[in-house]
Amino acid sequence: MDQATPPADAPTAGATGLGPDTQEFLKALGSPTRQRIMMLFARGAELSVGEVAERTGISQATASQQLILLRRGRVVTSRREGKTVYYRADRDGTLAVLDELQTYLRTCC
Amino acid sequence: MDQATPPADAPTAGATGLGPDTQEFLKALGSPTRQRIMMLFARGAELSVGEVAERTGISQATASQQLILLRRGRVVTSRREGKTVYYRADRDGTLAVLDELQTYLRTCC
DNA sequence: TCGTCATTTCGTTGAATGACAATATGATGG
DNA sequence: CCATCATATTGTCATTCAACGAAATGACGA
Repeated sequence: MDQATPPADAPTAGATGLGPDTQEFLKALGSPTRQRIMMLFARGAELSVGEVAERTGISQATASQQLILLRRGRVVTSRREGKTVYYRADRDGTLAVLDELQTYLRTCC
Repeated sequence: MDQATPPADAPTAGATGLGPDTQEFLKALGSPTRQRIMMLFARGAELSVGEVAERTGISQATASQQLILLRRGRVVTSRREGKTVYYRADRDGTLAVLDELQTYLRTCC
C-alpha cells in the first residue's frame, strides 16, 4: 500500500545517518516477539506463516504481521508455493545491513 | 552488572537467544530520535545533557531520558564532572554488543 | 546554611505498537 | 464456478512509548 508513497529516500532517513533498511532492521530485531520468531529460523529452517504462529503461540494474523515487519528489515525473505508462503532467514540482507550498521557505528565511535 | 541471572526472573531474555544488553541495544538504536542523538557523538565528541537537548531541539528532560536508554544499551557512557554529566559514545560496549549480535545472526542464518 | 545550576524523576497526554477476532484476498482441486 | 485452505488485511482494544512541564535531587560557591 504505502510502497510508492515515499519519494525515494527521505522519510525516516536524513538526519540519522542510517539508511531506511537499517532502521527497519533495528526496529524489527528490537522486539522480543520478533526475536523469538527469528529463533525458529535457525540453521536455514523454512517455515510457513501458520507454523510460525503455532510454534510461537501467537495468532495467525499477528504472525503474518510480524513476519512482514521482519521482511521489511531484510531479516527474512518469503517464497510462495501454492497457497502457503514460506519464510526463512535472509542471509544476504542481514549481512548487508550489518555491514552498514558497523560503518555507522565507526562514525560515532 | 546484571550479567549472571540464570533462573531468577528473565523478563525479556530467555527464549530470544539474545542477552539483555543486546536487546536494549537494538531498542535504543531503533528510535530515529536516538539515532539523531548518536550523530552528535561522532568522532569521540563529549556533550552534556543540556547540549544534547539544545542541539536536537528536544527538552532537557527528554534528552536525559533518551540518553539513559542509550546508556542501558551500552551505546554511550556517562561521566560526572561537578554539576554536569558528560556523555560520549561507548566504543567497547558497542563492539561487545555488536559481536554478540553477529554471533546471534550466525545462528539464525 | 542557603541559593543556584544541571540533571533526574514524576505525572500526564497523544501517538505508535502488539495482539486478537473477523473478514477479505488468492490459489487449488472438484 | 464453487468450496476450501493459507495468507493478508481490517477494525478494535490494551499496552507501551515519546515528549513535555513541573517538582525533586545533587553539587557547588557565597
